[in-house]
Amino acid sequence: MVLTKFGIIKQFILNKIEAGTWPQNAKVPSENELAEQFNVSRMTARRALQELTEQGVLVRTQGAGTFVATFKSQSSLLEINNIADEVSARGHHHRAKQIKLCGVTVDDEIAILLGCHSGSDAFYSEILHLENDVPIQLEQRYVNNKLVPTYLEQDFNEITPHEFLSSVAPLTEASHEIEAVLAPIDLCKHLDIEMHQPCLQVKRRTWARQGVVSVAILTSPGNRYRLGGHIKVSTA
Amino acid sequence: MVLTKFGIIKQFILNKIEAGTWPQNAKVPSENELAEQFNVSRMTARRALQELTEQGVLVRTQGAGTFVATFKSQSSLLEINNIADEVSARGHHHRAKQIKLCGVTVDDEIAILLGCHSGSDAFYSEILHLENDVPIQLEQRYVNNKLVPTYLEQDFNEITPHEFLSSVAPLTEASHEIEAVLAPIDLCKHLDIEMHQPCLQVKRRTWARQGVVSVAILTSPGNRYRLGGHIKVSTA
DNA sequence: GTGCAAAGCTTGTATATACAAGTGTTGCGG
DNA sequence: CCGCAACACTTGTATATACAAGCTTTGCAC
Repeated sequence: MVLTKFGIIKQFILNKIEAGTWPQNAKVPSENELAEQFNVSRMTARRALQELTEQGVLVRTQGAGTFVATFKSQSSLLEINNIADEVSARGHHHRAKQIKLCGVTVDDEIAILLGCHSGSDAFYSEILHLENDVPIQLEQRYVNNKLVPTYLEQDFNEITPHEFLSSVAPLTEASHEIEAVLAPIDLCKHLDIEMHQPCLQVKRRTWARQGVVSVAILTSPGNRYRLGGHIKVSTA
Repeated sequence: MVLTKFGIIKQFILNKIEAGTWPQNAKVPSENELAEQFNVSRMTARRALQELTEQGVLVRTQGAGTFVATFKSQSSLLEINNIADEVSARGHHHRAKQIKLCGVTVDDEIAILLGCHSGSDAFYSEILHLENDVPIQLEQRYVNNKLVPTYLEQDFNEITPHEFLSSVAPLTEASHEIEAVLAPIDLCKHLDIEMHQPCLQVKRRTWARQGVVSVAILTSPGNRYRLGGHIKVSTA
């Protein structure tokens, strides 16, 4: 048997979630229902649900049932730069100002990160995040135009790219590179910041199951913004 | 039943590992052996081994057996600042220079991080990491003197604090805070770095099962050192 | 209608069993 | 001694079953 039975059930569930048939918080068939549907024992159906729960895709409650997890619950890591939430958690007001939103031709560096060819097309957005109307982060984002064809139709004054992308394609993976840099000209320009101020620059790539969704370059003045994150290694 | 049977077996195994009875790569009793020893079915013993494997504590190979995992395999995250390995991976030579190793009285900030009272004692080490004899990171570390009483007896020119602490107590959790700062005087002092150079400063807390083990403040010039890490959110 | 108990669903734990598949060892034949 | 087949042992998958524990709905008594 090339594929395991519980693997087939897992894939079935993942497909439903990806396709949007089962949105966030939707109820997933019970162990018994899946068992009957796939003609397997309850323990096998259970295993599929169990493993997806461990992976953060589903949430289970004894007595109530199994549900599609909220994206957030998948990992504390992907919240790291969900600025809107972070600012709100501090009791402050978050606002995003869309500076640019257009198509671009990608250069070598971005092509490698996006997993496409240099010179091919992509979407680009530049958004300034403000906390109580004070700028705290410049977000420069390159987006895969094949996976997210409707990106240019959005208004990122209203919804953050992160929120929008999460709703379009469930992110499955992310990688981060963090550097300390001197305030780049873009950021100095957008708010009077002195040139010799240290900044955190995070390059984040996000994947959906279909491939690289976007590459974001997030730059924050070091003395105003702090990147935190509690990283659990073991859940024992 | 206040404790589950598989939970008891998990704890039994974790205790053996913590106590050092079963070192890295040691063979763990087979499912059948555990089942007999604890008077449970094989499936129950299996579950204990299974969950510890998912948590990265054990490694299993069909046909061969179950073994205590190497610390590294627990998480790609905790490697992030295992500088020695990172430098080696680049094919360069890593060297550590022990600058300080002493007992200290902790101030308010460190007390909170270490989970002890301000004014109580702790151990402190200051180590400069060099790549091909070029300094790349200053490591300032406060260590819980109750959990690691032998810290001051080590020679950190030979073994990194991270390696030593890993061997003493298996780390279970870590949190990181990352800031961009201007090169602090300590770092400027230890090698001729200009004062207005941006640096990455990572504050890392590490836990063992008994509590907070140490707090490390890692400072690296932004243009020389890059903190990378591939963070898997879902393993589907 | 309200309150509450019972029933019925759900997930959680545990067991016994069977066979598949991979590893290591043992021992036999050459 | 070497090569290889057979065997023992290990983990992996799958099933059927039983009962415990928690949530939701139903329905009865008041």
